[in-house]
Amino acid sequence: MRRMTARPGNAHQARLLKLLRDGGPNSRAQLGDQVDLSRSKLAVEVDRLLQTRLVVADGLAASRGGRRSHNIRLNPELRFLGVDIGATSIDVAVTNAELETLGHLNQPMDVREGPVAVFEQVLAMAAKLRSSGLAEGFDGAGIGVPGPVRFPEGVPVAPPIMPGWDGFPVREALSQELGCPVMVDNDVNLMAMGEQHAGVARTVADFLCVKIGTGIGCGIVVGGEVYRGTTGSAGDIGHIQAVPDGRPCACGNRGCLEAHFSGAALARDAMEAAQQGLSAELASRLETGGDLSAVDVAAAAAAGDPTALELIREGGDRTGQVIAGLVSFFNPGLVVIGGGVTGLGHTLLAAIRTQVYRQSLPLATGNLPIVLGELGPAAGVIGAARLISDHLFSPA
Amino acid sequence: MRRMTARPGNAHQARLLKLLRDGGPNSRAQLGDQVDLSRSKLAVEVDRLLQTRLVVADGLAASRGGRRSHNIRLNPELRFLGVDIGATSIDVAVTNAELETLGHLNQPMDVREGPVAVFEQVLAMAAKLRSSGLAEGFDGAGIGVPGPVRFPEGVPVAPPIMPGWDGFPVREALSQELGCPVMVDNDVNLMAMGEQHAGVARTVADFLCVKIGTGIGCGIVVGGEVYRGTTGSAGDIGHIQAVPDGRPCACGNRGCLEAHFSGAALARDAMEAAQQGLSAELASRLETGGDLSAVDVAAAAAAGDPTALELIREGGDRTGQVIAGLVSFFNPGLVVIGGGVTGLGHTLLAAIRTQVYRQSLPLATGNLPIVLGELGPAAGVIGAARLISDHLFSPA
DNA sequence: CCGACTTTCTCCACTCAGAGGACAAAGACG
DNA sequence: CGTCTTTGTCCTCTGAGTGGAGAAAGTCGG
Repeated sequence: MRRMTARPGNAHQARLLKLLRDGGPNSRAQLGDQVDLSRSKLAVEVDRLLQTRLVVADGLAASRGGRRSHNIRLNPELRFLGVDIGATSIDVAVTNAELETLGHLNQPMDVREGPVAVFEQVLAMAAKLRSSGLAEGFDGAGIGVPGPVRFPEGVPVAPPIMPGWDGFPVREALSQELGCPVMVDNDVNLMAMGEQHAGVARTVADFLCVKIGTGIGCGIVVGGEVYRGTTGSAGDIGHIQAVPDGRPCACGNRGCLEAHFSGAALARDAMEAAQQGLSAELASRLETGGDLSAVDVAAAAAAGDPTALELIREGGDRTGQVIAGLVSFFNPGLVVIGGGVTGLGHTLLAAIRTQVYRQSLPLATGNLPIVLGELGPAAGVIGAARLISDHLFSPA
Repeated sequence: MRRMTARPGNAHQARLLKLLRDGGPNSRAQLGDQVDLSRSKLAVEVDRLLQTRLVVADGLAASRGGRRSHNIRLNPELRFLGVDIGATSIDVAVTNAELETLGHLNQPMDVREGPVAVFEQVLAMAAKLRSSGLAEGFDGAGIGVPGPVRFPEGVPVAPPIMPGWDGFPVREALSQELGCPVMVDNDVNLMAMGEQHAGVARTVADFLCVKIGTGIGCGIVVGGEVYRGTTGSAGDIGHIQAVPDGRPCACGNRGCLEAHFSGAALARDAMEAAQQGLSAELASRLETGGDLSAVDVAAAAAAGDPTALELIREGGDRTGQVIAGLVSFFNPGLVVIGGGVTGLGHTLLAAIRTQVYRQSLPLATGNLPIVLGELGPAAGVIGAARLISDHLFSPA
């Protein structure tokens, strides 16, 4: 089902749409206070927006001592689809035009099964959300994939952990299937956009968003805009050398950060520790579950297991050293830590903070918050919705 | 002597000024081809510019088969002053409005003597250039200093190698003395702007410019604009840890890149080698000169001295490792190596390239040139002139 | 219930940026 | 010398945007 959604005709309209998205319903007068246009010009642009499907006027607001104002708001029937494809699971959410999550599904899925299988799954999840009455159709969709993307075309390029996806026309294919505009980006960039839109980074122009999951990546925001680099691989910090002559990494080098600390590395280290009898706690979990994951390490740490705590602390140290270098280089106003491994919580954060504050210069760290993401697994899908909404709310 | 120079009245005029600066004299028709304005509108804006001192029309160009065109050009009498204050020397140059260098002076000076002594020197050098007939007065000046700068105010903040400068109102003081607008920036950023304007980075939007001199810094250009970070310390890579538990650094940590490779570190290592009798070449230079500097190492290396070559190679390895991390993170389209140490030439470059191409992922390095700067010591002063010209050629 | 005051929104006249076409100026060329 | 080409100027028209007058719709005190 294709829905024809208009795009704003000029920069003023785009500005107004974004104000309505981020600030909710507004009167014409309130909008006028924010856009520095005369009331007459504003009225013209609002009227044009009302003629599209994008914006509606419904009802009157309570009086504030004078004539009651009309409520101008984004069409409450608009629906965006946010999709976050991780290495081991898929998140799909439906939002309204104000990017409020109306429904959210999560299913395990190995991204290595390839784009066809994955998108079958994604479409099934989208259909489920739709049939539960949350949406009749979608006006746009944002997709995050765990690897570099040639952004203008929406095509993954040379993704290390999802080889079958190289060159697959994600944007085009999904646009066909869903019958709506689609934008594709790296999952880490979407997490950054999510935290920027609705999380801890709302007021910061330049920040880093480090996502530690199966792999490690970093979203870079410069002047409020995601920076993607020359070939779309900016933020790919998992293969920065953290330990000289360290562990061998899948990329062929030794000592990569990702080889020493990530969901996969942590599970491996925990297995080793359990098998060597270093931790009764981990060993017992190994018996019950058959396999250990980062979640088991988190649980063991929460139970006070010293081996698990040491694993986390060491990983945090490595990560912190790398981040310290990035902080010196980039001088961000905020560092956000997110991804699956955030379950490790304060132990991890403390280790990272210690390294950064110790190694980077005072001018760069003096006023630098290092915090966990606020949105957890929702950051990706909110970021995805934000991506497509930014696109649709820009002049055609 | 104060000269009143007008600023462009709108974005069109600013655009035209920059076209004339970067492209030289042009006819109205040629300008029209580049700015996507109607010829009538263009004529209006050009006329307004002609009414200011900024632009003049002189003479007619040769015919190209029809009516001869008027030459529109920036006023050839405009003069900018470019000042590059290094740790151990000062460069001052005069340029015309097209940023062509008309005269260039260099004098040794220790920046630690403080702002008053340094600016006395700078003003003397400027006066010398002026009295040699190159300029009657200056329409603007750009100043580079070897440390972080609070850019909007033009004030150094917490500069490690020039403690006496903290908070000194460079912009205001020099603006008073010179009687013209002044902009201040980090010397590394100016080098990047110089190479962008007239050097190897002319066509690249996102690149890094690593300057290895007394210290080490890195200019970051994002989308054609210098990125300065939240507190103005972006690019301060000298204190990224290059060697775990390595040499102690002035900053209090150990193993900083700058402690292992920089003009100062190289001189120190060469002294040690000479005193330990590891290199006859270096020892003989020690006798003649009394003290060794990076220049001696470069000369010894050129003469084939294995110890000197090894010092350079090792330093290049360290630097290359750090740059490899930055390349993974930032995914630039170009890396420029500059600064005093570039005298070490191909040995250094080869070591850096080896490390970067080996350690960073193919997607980031596949099409990544790593080259020496093209402008040498002129990069800083050209960048400084570019800085002030960008400022003056923007709408007031 | 009425008049004074507020706030919101609409309408209208005026200004100015900018486009586009006609045309004048000035040269090349056969 | 007439025709063609290129450059530059002039004039008219459109549409964006401003600012002010005033209508619409409310609150509040007497």
